[in-house]
Amino acid sequence: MKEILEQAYGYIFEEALLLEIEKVAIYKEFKAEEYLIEIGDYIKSMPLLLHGAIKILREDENGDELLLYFLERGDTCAMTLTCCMGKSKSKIRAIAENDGAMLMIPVEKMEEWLTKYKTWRNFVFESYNIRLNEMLEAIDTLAFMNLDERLYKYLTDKAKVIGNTEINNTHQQIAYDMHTSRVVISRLLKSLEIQGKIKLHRNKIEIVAL
Amino acid sequence: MKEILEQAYGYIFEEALLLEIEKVAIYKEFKAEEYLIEIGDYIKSMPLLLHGAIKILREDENGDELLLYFLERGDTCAMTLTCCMGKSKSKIRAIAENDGAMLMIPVEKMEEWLTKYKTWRNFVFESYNIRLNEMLEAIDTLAFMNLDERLYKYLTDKAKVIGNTEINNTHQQIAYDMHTSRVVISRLLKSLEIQGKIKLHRNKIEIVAL
DNA sequence: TTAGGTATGTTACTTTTGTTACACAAAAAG
DNA sequence: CTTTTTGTGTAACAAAAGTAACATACCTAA
Repeated sequence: MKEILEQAYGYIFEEALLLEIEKVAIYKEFKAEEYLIEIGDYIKSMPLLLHGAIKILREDENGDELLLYFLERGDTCAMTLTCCMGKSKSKIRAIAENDGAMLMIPVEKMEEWLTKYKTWRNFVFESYNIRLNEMLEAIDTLAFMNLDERLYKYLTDKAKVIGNTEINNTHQQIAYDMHTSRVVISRLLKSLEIQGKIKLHRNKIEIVAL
Repeated sequence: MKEILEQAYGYIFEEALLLEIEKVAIYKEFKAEEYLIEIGDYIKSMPLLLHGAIKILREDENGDELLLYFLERGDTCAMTLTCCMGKSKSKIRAIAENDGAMLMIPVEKMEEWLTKYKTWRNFVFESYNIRLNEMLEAIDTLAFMNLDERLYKYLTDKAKVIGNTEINNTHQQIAYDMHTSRVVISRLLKSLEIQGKIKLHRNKIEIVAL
């Protein structure tokens, strides 16, 4: 664990903090598709992502979903920060995009380190900033882009996160993430294929040029 | 100034912190419609809103606007926090919704107080939380609601913020805030009037029941 | 009082997105 | 090797939102 921690966070945290993390953190592995946080959960520990990717979803009263953004190595979830500090329930759902691992930090430590370590404080604020910017990007996408553009962005973003230009998804799964219907996604994917931007296969979409 | 500060923030900050704020803060009044922050601005001080309301807007590359949320008394702008800490440019525009006043805190103090005062730390995190939740709400609105519902929400939100069920706005101004066209807004307003939810006048919209 | 600017109302039409229904092909299960 | 399930393609239609054009009403300033 020491090595992985060093590898993912060594360049941001000072030695003393790394040692403390090592002492109290719980190492947790997860599998693709695993539900990590459900809406309404109380969160008692804060995750530091070591490897793998996690997708963060929002849901409305009718159970309709919308993908907000992805978390990657070195990320933590600002919603978790929010919930830890404010002791409120999670307003989002987190699902593993692929296999991965993370460290769980108890809430008390999180608060304690804020005064004790400048690098931790910076990390926490930096995380908030990144998350706010991701949210702004999500808003831009919704407000200013058409569905076909949003779809292409979805595909390329996903390709970046999983590090592969081949995306193993059904049209239905994409429709859920984007909060639209399967027919619409099929239609737009077909038109992207005609434009030469992607190639369609069963259960697989290939991005021609990233 | 001491009284206004006491009135707006007395119940959250401890005495010592209030004294420090009083010492370093610059009192600034603003008029309705005044541009307080422009996209691309570097922000060197953090505002604490005393009274009045401020609207926060997002803009895309084409200059199209979208209202994100309103700030009220006791609020601060998380974007400012982001920019102060990260020393990056503002990604949003802030315009005074009506006359008001705020205190400007130098960035250095903001950081210093984080370790010194627990109430300040709580306030800063609480601000982040509120802002993240406002952003989530904005996303919900965009993703899950139709334009007519969004419009009605816009009107009622605005009425709450300005504390008046009469909204002095042209259809064109609303169209800018909601990133759509004047014709569409006129159409939907007319249908809200027929439903008996609002009454239309020149330069003024009256909300029948809040 | 009139001319010009501004705000609103309305029609007709287009584009985008959502919905229903069904055909067909690939994969999985028996 | 059949049957069933799952994933994709497509047509036809409906609803929502965007656009262009113009009429009319109100307000203000000459």
